[in-house]
Amino acid sequence: MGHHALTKNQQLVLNCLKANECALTAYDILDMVREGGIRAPVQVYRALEFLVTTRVVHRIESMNAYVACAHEHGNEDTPHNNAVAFTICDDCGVVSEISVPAAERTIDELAEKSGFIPDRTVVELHGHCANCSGSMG
Amino acid sequence: MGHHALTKNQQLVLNCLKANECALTAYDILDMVREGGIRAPVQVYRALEFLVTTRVVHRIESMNAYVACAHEHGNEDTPHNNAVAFTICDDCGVVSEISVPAAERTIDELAEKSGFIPDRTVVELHGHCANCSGSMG
DNA sequence: GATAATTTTGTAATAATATAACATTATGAA
DNA sequence: TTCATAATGTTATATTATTACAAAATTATC
Repeated sequence: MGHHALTKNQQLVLNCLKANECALTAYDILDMVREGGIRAPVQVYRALEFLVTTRVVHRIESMNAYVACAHEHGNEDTPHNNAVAFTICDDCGVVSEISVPAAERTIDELAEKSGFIPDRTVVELHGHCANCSGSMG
Repeated sequence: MGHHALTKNQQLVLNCLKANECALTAYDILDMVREGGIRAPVQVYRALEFLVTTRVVHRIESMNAYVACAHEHGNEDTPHNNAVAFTICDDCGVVSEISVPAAERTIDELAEKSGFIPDRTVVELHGHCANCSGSMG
């Protein structure tokens, strides 16, 4: 195969995240994958490190937690570009990925004016989702 | 006085942060304020909670650490508005505050299109500062 | 294919970050 | 003063993350 398939542990962790709309902490995940054979935190953290590096999973910095990437990552890896933000509902916990390329470029350019070279940009919005705020029907 | 002055512990923690360009963790701070009489983590966390709530200090979510606000907070509290981003040099650790109101408004508006009501927006850029990247003289 | 070298996975322990529960002291109200 | 409230201090513990090393699997070399 062209690139590496996921190991059993990586697949277990990824499946667990895919099954949830909320961000899960490493220990949340651990609880859910014990029956799959994972026994220790470090096994979860190792899987997460790989999945985050390959952009199949995102870390939510403001929660110390993780979500599966909303994009398709089939046999061929097509990692989306960097300009991603997250909305986090502080009522129900649902995390959604939104794409904000223009705004992120604006921010990066502003930082670059002072000579800063951005590498990784974290954008996370806490608030209330449509369901919880009642702004829907 | 018009509003509350800081307590001794709050002042100790704030002074400690003001003396540093880098973000400090609660335990970094604890080490530095022991001689001032603070003995336990919870005392630092309580001071930080107050200082963050009153916007005199910012929490850097991607570092689990804290920096003093770059703006003046004299006798009269003049908390700046929300649209703040941070550049974080992963080489030297220096954290700088930059103002990105337009971009943040753009992001918030994009989120609002899906019915999300933003409350608090985290924007943190990791990378290399002018000094460390050699982009200065 | 056997064997050594390398990498991956597992186990145990512990470090780093954060909060809970409750005792004590200080402050303000009656 | 006396009681009520709030702030501070102490101890213990919960939560998040990593280190160190052992065992097993994989790969390279002979």
